[in-house]
Amino acid sequence: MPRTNVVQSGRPPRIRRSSPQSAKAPEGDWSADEIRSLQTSLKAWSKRTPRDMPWRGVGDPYRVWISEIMLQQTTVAAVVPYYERFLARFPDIATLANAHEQDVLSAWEGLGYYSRGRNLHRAAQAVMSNHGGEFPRDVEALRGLPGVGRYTAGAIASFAFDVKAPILEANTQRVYARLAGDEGDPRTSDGQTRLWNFAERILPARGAGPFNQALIDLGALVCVPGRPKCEECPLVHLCRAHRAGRQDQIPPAKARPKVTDVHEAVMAVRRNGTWLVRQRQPGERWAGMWDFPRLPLERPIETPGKAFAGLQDALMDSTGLHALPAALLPHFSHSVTRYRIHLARVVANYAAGEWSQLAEVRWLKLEELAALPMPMAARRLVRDLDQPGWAPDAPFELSSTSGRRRNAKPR
DNA sequence: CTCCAGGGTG
DNA sequence: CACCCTGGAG
Repeated sequence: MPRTNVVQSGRPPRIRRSSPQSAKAPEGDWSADEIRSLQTSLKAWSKRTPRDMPWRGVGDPYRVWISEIMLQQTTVAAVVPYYERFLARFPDIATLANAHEQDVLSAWEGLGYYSRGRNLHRAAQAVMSNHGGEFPRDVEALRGLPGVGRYTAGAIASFAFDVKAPILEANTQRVYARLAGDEGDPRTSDGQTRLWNFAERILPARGAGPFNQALIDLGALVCVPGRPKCEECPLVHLCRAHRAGRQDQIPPAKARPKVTDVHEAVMAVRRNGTWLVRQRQPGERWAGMWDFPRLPLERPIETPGKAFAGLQDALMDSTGLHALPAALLPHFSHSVTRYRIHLARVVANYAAGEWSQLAEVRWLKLEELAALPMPMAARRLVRDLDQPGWAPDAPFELSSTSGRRRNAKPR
């Protein structure tokens, strides 16, 4: 029987003491009956709402692990084709551990957040050397692997081994916050603590794997961001947010991070049908991957004539290479975390000189570039260089992407 | 074009 | 707490 519940007037609980079991936790007012009801209702729902994914229900920790790493910060639709190709190429953990990092990065090309790929490779080697080639079953040992945090460890443990381990990721975070009626910001460390505790409390003794997957599905299909579909929800009768009519406000939307514009020139330097590429160094963005030389730019290129002279000098200064800018490809922009990178894409003809750090530099034909892992912006440039739509001897023809800034054509 | 989604690390 | 990436939708 619920005792007089203190109505919390829309404010998150202020005082969180060290003890996570504090009776004032937002999940504290869930009775054992309600938790059982949650478990059975969710189970029934997941039975009639099956969601197929290639890595579901295989019980193979290697596959679960690969899929979970790929799914970090990446949507299911984007992952599926990568997952299939990756498994074909690295069918088991030993194969992956013995592969070259370059090949792992190639398989990862286009997925983004490439440290995931590098960590995947290192973790495979750790499983081979520290765990006899067998995935550890407990959360703590799993967390010791590079790239495996608390969520991924819980996912592997529960999905592959049915260990009673909670999970907290974007979907379940939303579901927990609404079920618990937690008005706080789930992204703060206090918020995370509360939601992890909630996740732990509602876990069934057996079947944690299917239970966790059902929660993810519920978040993805029903308890969606913005306006959740409470009419379809098997857990409405328990949902604190719904009870208070607060489901549209919980969890609070996150503030948009401000983006910084960055202007760069990518130089496609040509020499006898080959192109200059360099391997990005450890600590750089896209470490280990191959890219065309880039030069910082104060502002977007307005007049190619003037800019070309400056680029020629800058290239000389930073690489010792003498090359003559000859053409502009359509401008290209992409975002990297909080940066929006605007790329002027310059084709230049090699004239003289050698790049100082030879080890990390190669002159390659376009076909040969296919084999190297590259960031998407560089891959796009390779593709565009391959379309002979641009004219190396007609410098100012293709300077603008949208036609908005079509230069007066000298002709 | 802008907006959005999405865990782990040093 | 700053940093890491891309693709799809609108």
